[in-house]
Amino acid sequence: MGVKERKEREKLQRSQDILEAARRVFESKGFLNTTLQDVAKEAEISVGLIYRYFQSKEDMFASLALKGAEQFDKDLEATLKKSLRKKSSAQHVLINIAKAFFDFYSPYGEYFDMLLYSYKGLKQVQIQGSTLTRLMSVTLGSLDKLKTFIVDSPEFRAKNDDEALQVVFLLWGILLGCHKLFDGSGRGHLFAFSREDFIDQVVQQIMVGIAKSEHHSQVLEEKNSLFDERPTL
Amino acid sequence: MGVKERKEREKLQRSQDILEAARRVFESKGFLNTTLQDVAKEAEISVGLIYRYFQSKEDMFASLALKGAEQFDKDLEATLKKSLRKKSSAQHVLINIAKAFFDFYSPYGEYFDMLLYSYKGLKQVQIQGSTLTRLMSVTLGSLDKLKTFIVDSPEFRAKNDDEALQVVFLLWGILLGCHKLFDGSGRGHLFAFSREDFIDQVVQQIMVGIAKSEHHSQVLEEKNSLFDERPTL
DNA sequence: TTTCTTTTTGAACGCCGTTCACTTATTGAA
DNA sequence: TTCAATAAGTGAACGGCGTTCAAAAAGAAA
Repeated sequence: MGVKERKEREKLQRSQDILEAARRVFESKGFLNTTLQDVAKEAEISVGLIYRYFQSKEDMFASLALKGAEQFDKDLEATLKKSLRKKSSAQHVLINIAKAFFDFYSPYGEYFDMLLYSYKGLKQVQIQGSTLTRLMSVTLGSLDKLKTFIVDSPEFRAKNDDEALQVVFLLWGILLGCHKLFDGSGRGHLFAFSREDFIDQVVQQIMVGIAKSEHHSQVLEEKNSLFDERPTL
Repeated sequence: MGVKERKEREKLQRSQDILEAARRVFESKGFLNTTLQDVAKEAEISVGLIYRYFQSKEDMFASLALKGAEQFDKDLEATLKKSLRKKSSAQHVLINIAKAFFDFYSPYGEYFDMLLYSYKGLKQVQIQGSTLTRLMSVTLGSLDKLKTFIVDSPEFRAKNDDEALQVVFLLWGILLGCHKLFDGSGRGHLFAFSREDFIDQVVQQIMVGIAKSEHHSQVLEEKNSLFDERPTL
């Protein structure tokens, strides 16, 4: 029964091909400006066939968002592991996480924004339930990793899980907002500072806010160019 | 020539009526789910007439966003004036500003998000240029007021205009992200904390981040329920 | 080859933002 | 009051797009 398995593999491959084609078009034209004709042409198939693999246009970007979230989660885990080995300062780690977040959010942010919308009923989203469930669980997993990091790092004021979770939400919100502000306004052209400087500043200020006071001076002394090189994808 | 003036007033009134109708429908169904038929029915006019007053569906929400921004700017100014009279602590003021921001962003956030999108070319927006220009200038005005507040308050570390502006962007981004996180995930149902607690916590942590160290202990001592009552609109 | 199943197609459908030919109302002058 | 001229208002028609579907093509099993 090798035929059935081969067909299944092919089906998965085709699904991935369509998704990649969609990603390319979405990225160049934006989600709302992209027609399924565009996607079909890019994927070299007919429009109708798309619907054998995805329930709707929105289902496609939900799948993309899931892929993005999984990638970020992997990045996050790698960053945290590395920092544990190298005993980096919490500030150093946060900066690298922020950078990973920006990297991740730039291509996939649109999908996440639209998913946030979907909760508020912006569009009756017809997305495969499992996709949303998995997306949620991956995201919660990332948040949990961050929480553990906060709890385990001696620099932070947060004393317990609850307080750490609050800090995580704070961090997440900050990253979300700062990225939106930075990227939304024409990739920082509104600002005088570069992306790296901006991240650096943000993290430094936040660190003072959430670190124990005995670490404040240390935080304020650490300067720019703390970035680890991260593998380009 | 009283006729011309009356007509102009009527025209403006009709334009406002349509806008209010649109706002009601947008708020209950979301922007993308709202059809112009819906708006027309709510405003008790025909679809075609809408186009005598607005260039497009998107032009309508740009106008709404402008109204929202102007309201926030007024609120901000009132809050700052009041705090000057009462010599409130910077933390106290920031909390009230954050609350005003949340109040403002809840109904109008969708429009702002979509406008941010428009910069990234999500949709070829056809909006009256003047609306966008005014929106931008009102927003920059608010940011400038915040900057002045930062510079004038002795509690902050920021020494000059440039540093203060950076803090303002930080604050703005934080408010943006935290609101999106809080409101986007079902109005905070994801969190254990209430909106007020969340704002309070966020501001407190941020304050530590941007205040001079000699004010840290004071910041950490100030507790919840710092909110001024604000007039309900 | 033949039959059955799966994959693939693209024309057709319905919805919606937008336009336009047309009707109705309003105005100022005769 | 009547009459052109202009403005306000209507809703059917248009074009584009997401989605569906009947039918064709391809592939598997016999």
